Amino acid sequence: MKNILIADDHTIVRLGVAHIASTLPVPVICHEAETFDKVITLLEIQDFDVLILDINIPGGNNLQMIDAVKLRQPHIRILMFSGYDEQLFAINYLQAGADGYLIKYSPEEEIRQAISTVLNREKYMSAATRQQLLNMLASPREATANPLAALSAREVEVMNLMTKGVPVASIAKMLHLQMTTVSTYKTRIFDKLGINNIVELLEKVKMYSAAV
Amino acid sequence: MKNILIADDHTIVRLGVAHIASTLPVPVICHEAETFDKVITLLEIQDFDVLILDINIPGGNNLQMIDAVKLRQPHIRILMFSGYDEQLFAINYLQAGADGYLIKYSPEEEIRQAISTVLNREKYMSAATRQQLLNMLASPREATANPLAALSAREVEVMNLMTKGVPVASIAKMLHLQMTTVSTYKTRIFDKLGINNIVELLEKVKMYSAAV
DNA sequence: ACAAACTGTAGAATTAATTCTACATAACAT
DNA sequence: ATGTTATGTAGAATTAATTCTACAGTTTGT
Repeated sequence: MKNILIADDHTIVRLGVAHIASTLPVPVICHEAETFDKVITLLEIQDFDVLILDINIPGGNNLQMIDAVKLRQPHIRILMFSGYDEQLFAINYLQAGADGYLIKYSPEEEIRQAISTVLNREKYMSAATRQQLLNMLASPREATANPLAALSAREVEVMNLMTKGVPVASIAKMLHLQMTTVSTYKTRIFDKLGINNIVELLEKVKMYSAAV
Repeated sequence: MKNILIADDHTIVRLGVAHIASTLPVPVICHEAETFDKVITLLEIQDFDVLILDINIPGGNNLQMIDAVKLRQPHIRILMFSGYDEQLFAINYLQAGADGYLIKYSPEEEIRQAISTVLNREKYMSAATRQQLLNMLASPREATANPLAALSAREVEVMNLMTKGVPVASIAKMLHLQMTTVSTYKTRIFDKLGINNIVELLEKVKMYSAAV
C-alpha cells in the first residue's frame, strides 16, 4: 500500500489526481494538503511514498520547497505539478532534487504514467522537458531560443515572485536576502531579458512560457 | 440523460469535474474542451444541458464568452469556474448571463451542489458571491459592473501609462504634473480597483478591457 | 438647496528601490 | 592549469515612489 500526498489548493485538482491515482495498478491511499504549511505538518507525522506538489501552492512557491521536504523525509519522491506558464522552470526543480515535473494540462495517461514512474523510484520527465534538456546540453550557454532559460535558479525564484506582484522588500524577507541583493537580481534579470520594467517582464513571460 | 460540457485547459481539472458529475443523482455524459474555440465548435454540432467554463480558458477569458455561447445555444446553462483571485468578477459574469459562478477551491460537496443546481435550471451562487451581491445592492453607486468605469478621465490617463510600464516620474512629465500628484492618482486607482500593484492592474485591465 | 462625496492638484516627510561597487566561489573555455 | 565569465551576496549613497495631509472646485443625492 503506497501513501501519496497531494498538495494543491484547488479541491478539484486534488480530486482529479486522487482519481487517477486510484486507477494505478498498485493500491494507494491519498492524503491532501491545501497549503505548504500543511504539507510540512503532515510530513512530520506520517511517512509518504510520493508527494505531488503544486508549484504555486500557497505558502510555498519556490525552489526551497524541495529542500524543506527532503529534509523531513529524504526518501520521499517529489513530483512537481505545474500550471501552463511554468514549463521552463522544470529543469531548475529537477536540479534542485525533484523526481519529476508534470504539467497540469498533460493528458490523463501521461499523468498516470508520471505518478507511476516516480512511485517506482525512477525519474519522470515529459517529452517537452526532455527536449528542453537536450537543447540545453547541445548549446549549453547561449541562445536556447528562450531568453528565460538564461536566468539562474535564484534569478528565476526572484522573477517568479516579481510576476506575482510581490514588492522587493517582501521578496527579500521570503528568500532571506537583503533588499539590495534582490534589486541586483532584478537588474540582472532585466538586463538578461533586455527589458526595463515589470510590465515588459510579464509580456516576456507570457510570450515564452508556453513555448520551449 | 444530461449532457455536460467541461471547458478547462487542465486535464486534471476536467477529470475532477467529470468525476464529481458522475456522482450526481442524474445520469450524465461529460464532454471536454481545452480551448474556447473547441467549445464553440462543439456547441455547433451538439446540444448540451450545462457548460462548465473555466474563466481563464485559452482563447476566451472575457465576458463576451457568455454571449458567444448563448448565441449558439440559448437554453444552455453556464457555470463559470474560476481560480482563486477572481471572486470579484462573479457578479459581472452573472449579470452577463452566466447561471452560476463557482470557485475552484470550493469543497467537493459545494461543487457537486453547484452543478446540480444549474442542471436544475436554477441559479447558483456561493455564499461569498451572495454577500457581495447584497453589498452591491446596498450601495449601488460603486461596483457598477466594470470597476474600470469608476475611474475618472485623469485617472484613466495615468492608468494607461502605467500599463505601458512608464515610471511615475515620466508620467508626471508627460502630463505636466508633480510626481506626488501622479502617486496620488495611482493610489486612488488601486483603491478603486481594490488592488495593490501593477501586476494586479494588468490582470484587471485584461479582464475588463474587452467588456462593456 | 445643501451637505456629502468625488476630482484635480501638490508639499513635506518618509519609505522603497536602485545604482554602483565589491568580493568570494563556481563553472567554463582553451 | 589558468585566466574569464557567471553567480550569489551586500553596503553606502542616491534616486524614485508613497503617504498623509490639504484644499478648491464639481457632482450628486435627498
